[in-house]
Amino acid sequence: MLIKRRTEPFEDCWALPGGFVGIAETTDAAARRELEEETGAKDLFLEQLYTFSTVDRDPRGRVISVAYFALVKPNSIQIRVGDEAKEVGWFGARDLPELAFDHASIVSTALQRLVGKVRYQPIGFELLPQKFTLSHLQKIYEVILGRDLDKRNFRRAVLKMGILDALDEKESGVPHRPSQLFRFDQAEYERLVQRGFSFEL
Amino acid sequence: MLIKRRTEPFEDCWALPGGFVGIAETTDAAARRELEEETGAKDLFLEQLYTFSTVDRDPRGRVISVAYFALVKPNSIQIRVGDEAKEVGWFGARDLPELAFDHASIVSTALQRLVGKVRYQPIGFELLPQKFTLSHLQKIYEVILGRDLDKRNFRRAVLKMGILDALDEKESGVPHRPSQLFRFDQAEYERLVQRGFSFEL
DNA sequence: TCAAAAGTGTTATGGTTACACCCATGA
DNA sequence: TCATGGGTGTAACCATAACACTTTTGA
Repeated sequence: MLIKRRTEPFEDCWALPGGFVGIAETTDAAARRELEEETGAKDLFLEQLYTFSTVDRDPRGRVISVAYFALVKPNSIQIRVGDEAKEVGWFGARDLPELAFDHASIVSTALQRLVGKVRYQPIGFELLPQKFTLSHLQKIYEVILGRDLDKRNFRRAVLKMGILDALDEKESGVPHRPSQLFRFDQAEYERLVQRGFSFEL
Repeated sequence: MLIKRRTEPFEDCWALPGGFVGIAETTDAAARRELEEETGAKDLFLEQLYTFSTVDRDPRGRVISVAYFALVKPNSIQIRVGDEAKEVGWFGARDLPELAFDHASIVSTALQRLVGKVRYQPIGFELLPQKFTLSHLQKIYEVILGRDLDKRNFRRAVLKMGILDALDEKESGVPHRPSQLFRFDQAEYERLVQRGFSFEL
């Protein structure tokens, strides 16, 4: 999700939402605040990505940025265009317009992190609604990893972990056999991790 | 490796080496510079760890720290006590004295990162001299992972990857059968990664 | 000759991969 | 009735884990 900048430098250029850290707030809090101010998005999964400190990355002077990435469940947020932005829009991470500052390199770092992480941490669920089908989940993995996965093997592998609850509910309104819905069981996942379980796909 | 602080706050307390970023240097450069100034250690493997921004973490005022961790090959550095420190010393990461600021939590983040990383990236070699035995390498893994590994299985696994060169050279001066020496083949590792190989132990 | 670590193969088990057909729904 | 994706089992292969003895050196 990018914003089109309303102010110089890089006016009218697409950029990541962001801004300055307050004297009495953590960078986590600042990231949340800026994201909400500029796009309306709130209550997201947010993780610190990396700190970018190239000396000339901002033409206004020396700026060091602590970058965060957010994962968004579809339909879970209400987007609104904040004061700083002319526009807010979604773009494919592998198909971006030209970005302000060094934001292209921030996005590419984020993508790498996501790819590196998705197989070892249950973050795929942060990109799905609470109730989802195994096909949706598989699709998330296929998009992030950039390759197709075998349906039967994928299902066997995720179900074996025992961190998904099958709900008494199916999809409806689809023009094909309706799919079983599942929920990610966070509490059970944490219990298993305590006992040495490690997520792996 | 810790330094004993010469100045307030936390005078005489053990702390991580560190200091302020120059207006025209990256945080990477600042980390290297401070490390060398305070301890003499240079030319190390250095990786950005995390940025710590709790509001009251420094009694002097608002300070945000971009933490780095270094991996040191034994005998590869010459330690010297810089102007800022009263003393420089090595400590077991799981057996530390009380630390200044929030440095204990920085160390614990670094340990977690190291444990999480060592199985998927060939960083164990950064903790060994250029020439090493497979037993040394195995010991590194056992210490970091906190459990014993099977000698035969470990050897088979690392040799199968094809990123170690057996040298025409053996240990000497040991009171037991001398061991074959190996070298990590960085170039070959990178070649393999290009072709989709992924390190895993 | 002793103590210490080096070095080496095999087997059983379990996990991974590849693969094809019938089912339930809405249009 | 058709198109669409949902759902399921097996067999071959490969990787992992467990395990014990001989070798070489310095003291």
